[in-house]
Amino acid sequence: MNYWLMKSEPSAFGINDLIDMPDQTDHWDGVRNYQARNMMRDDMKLGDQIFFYHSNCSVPGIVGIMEVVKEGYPDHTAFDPDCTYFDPKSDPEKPRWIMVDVKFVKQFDRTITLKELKEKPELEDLALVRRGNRLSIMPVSEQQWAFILNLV
DNA sequence: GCCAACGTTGGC
DNA sequence: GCCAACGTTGGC
Repeated sequence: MNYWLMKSEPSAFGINDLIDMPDQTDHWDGVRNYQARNMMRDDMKLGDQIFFYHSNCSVPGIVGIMEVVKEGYPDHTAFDPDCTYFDPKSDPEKPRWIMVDVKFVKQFDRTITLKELKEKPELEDLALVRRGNRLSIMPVSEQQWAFILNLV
């Protein structure tokens, strides 16, 4: 099993929005970065566990867990001219962008803040806390996963 | 609102 | 293929 962290701005789609979805499941659309896409396309497998991270907000941090319930498939929002995520260069015959479906697993009692994560020597290799990292999807090692869970 | 870091675009 | 310009991310 693999572990991941995915960022979302709570003003656009926060963990409570996922909880409110039918079956507490949604597709993770709108990823327009090749590295992140490749991870969804090639490495995310059914049952993989994902930290839900709130970015670009007053208290950035990890707020809960979700899991992969459908592996990579074409992101249809790229084909819709009325959608913010429209990409005219993504051909429906040869889709450029990929998404996965995720399901809510749990919400933490508190936010594990970015500040806190940055203070832990055990997490210095976590992509999230490395300088200038802007990836919206990143792998988390089994050790990092367990360590972070212990902080809750 | 500011700005550093990064990815993408496009001229050459 | 290089690289400057530009747009975006996201913490602060």
